[in-house]
Amino acid sequence: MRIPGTDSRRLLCAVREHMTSQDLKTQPLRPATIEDVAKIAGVSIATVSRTIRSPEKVAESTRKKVTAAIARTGYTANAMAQNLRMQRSRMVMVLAQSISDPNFPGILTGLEKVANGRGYGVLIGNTEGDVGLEEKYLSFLSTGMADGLVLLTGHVPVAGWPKNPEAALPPMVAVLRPVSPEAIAYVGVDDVAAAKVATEYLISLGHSRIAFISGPSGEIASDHRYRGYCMALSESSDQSSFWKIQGDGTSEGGRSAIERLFIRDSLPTAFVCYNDSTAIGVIGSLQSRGYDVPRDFSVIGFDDIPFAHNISPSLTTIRQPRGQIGELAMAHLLDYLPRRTVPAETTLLHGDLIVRDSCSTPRTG
Amino acid sequence: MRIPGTDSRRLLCAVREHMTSQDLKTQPLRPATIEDVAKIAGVSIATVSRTIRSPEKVAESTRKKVTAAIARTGYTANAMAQNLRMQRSRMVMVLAQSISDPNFPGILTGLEKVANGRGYGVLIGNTEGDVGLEEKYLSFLSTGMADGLVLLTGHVPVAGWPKNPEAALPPMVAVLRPVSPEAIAYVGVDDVAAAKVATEYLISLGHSRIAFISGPSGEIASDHRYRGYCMALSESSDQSSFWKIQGDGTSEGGRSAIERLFIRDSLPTAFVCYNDSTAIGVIGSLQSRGYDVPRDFSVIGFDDIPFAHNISPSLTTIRQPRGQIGELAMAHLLDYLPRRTVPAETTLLHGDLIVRDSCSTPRTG
DNA sequence: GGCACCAATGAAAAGGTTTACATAATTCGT
DNA sequence: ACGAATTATGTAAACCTTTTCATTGGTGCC
Repeated sequence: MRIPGTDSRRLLCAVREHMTSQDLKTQPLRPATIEDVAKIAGVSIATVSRTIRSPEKVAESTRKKVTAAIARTGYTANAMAQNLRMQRSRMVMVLAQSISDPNFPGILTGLEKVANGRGYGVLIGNTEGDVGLEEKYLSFLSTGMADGLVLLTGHVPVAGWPKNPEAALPPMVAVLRPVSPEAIAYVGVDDVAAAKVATEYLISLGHSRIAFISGPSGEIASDHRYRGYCMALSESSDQSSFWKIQGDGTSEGGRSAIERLFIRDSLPTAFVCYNDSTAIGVIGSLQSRGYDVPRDFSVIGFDDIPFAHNISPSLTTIRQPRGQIGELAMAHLLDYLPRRTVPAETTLLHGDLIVRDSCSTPRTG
Repeated sequence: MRIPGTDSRRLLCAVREHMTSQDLKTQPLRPATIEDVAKIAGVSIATVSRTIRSPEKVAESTRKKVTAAIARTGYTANAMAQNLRMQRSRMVMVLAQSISDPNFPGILTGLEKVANGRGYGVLIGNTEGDVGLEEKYLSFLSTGMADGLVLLTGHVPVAGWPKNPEAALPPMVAVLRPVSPEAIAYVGVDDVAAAKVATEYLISLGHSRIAFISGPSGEIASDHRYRGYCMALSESSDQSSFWKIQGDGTSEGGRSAIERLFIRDSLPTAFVCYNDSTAIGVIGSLQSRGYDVPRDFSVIGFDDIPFAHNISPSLTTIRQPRGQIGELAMAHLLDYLPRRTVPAETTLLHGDLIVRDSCSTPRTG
């Protein structure tokens, strides 16, 4: 096939430079460059670039020639070259403590959705709490492979922060777990208010001896939820006292919390759990001791993880609007990315109480 | 601070070109380039590059000067420039049908682990079955933003394939769901053998009327598991017939499969389910009909998702070695990435039978 | 002492874009 | 019909590396 008015290169959906029969086999067809397009369209590479990025600046006639040439070569701009030139990567790094966290998929879906909608890619980094890994992932930022950072780790991974001037921080937003110094943006559920609602629900059912089973110590979200629990209790007419049992955020932690509890003689009638995993462990432990939930004990969780409605009894819990959290966080980050710094706004979302079957009036109510 | 023997720039952890007091505030400190390092070390940029990439080629004395300069500037090579020059991105795209698939975190962890170990990043793409999104994500490949592809979608996302010459395919490997034409590499569990083991286990407990609840039609893994089920049944002495009930891979699908089944008069005594989610739905439905699992019916799942041991009865199932699958797949892909094409090997891993509490001898055994 | 060789370094090209600036061509007003 | 203003296009620099090739200076050998 000879194309009049151009050199005699053969074009399929990519361009081969020197057409020997050997090349046909070995050369893995070099992708077309802007120069190939320009040559075929009979214009300069600047015009090709303009045709793509600001078509209004190029004459109708040339525009047609160029688009035709692009179609024929199957040209797609080399992202590396673009990124180098434009000093950005259109890529956001998500640093997660654990990919297996049941909250993760929902959040990621939200993050991804808006990132993708704005032409950004999402790079994930699973740290498992390993600081070395964290630093490794951060190199994606310092090398320019990523423009911004979404933190699901609950702490700022920059060594030596907050000693250093905050100007050195990359654009980032925290999600799911609040970060201790509130100097960086955060999007999450209103833990205090939601835990309060959960506890009030138990009170409204007639419970007065309500225990809180915490998450791992140091987990800020756990403290917030405990605070909500305390507030609800304080505001109730019954003069009931706070009752905090240490858990660790896993179902095992919930189990062992119950084991330890049953050494004592006085028992609560209801449990507010730091999260659903804990609640599931609590329920399992109670059941294996021969108790019925919710007849003997009421249990309420937090998160509404996908399996909360699959256990029996199905779990009453607080729903985290995971998708929305992810979307808002990414939107916030992306909005401010061009400015290279994002304002430290805290956005708290409402967590709905999802009533299922794990709570009822207390037995000896 | 004045540094003798160099120009009088001030260096913190990045370099500022023109030091006016205004710049100090507005300029967001441009990261140091190789040129900055070279100037300070008093060598050419080539030498700096060599010091980093092939230290043995540069003299001890200069090496020390350069490393000192690097330390002082906090220089990190710009990944974009490197990638442009070296024609690769050190980035792998993972195309998933659904991030919320309970198998996803485990696989991703495996993928990530070896990718990260080899200096690669993992870019995730959540398609939700949307072909438009798929194509969008594929642009990461065609623009050179990613070097390779991991498919969790069960089909090749290249439009028009397999009509086109396979040379046009990017380097990729399928995982979790096999891809129909076996022309691309696949790493996964041996569905047939594992389902056979599961079924044989039920047979060994004394069951003879065993039903298979399938996944969505078209799901190759479901067909494979059904085949394993058939094989076990055929080989058993009892002349029992195959019994396939359509599910869709979700717990809802499992539920509705049971609903439909109970219209009939003859019932199986055990169920082999396409996956754990289905099994959980099946168990839930049986329980809400007042039956006891495993006393009245035995149910066996497939996958061993994290919650399989949290439901009651805890689920007997086949474990997918998710981490290992991810690791092997990524290793295979990365091994062949330089060659720009990966051999279409199929690697099948053994799936262990995890015996828990959802199966027992049949009631009227 | 001259020659070949080797080690260490530098100069410059290449990788593929975007875009400021310069230039050429067109239109318009007078 | 001529300069000004406008529009369309091209030239070349810049983005930051890596790497080939050439150059330099030094060493060992005859």
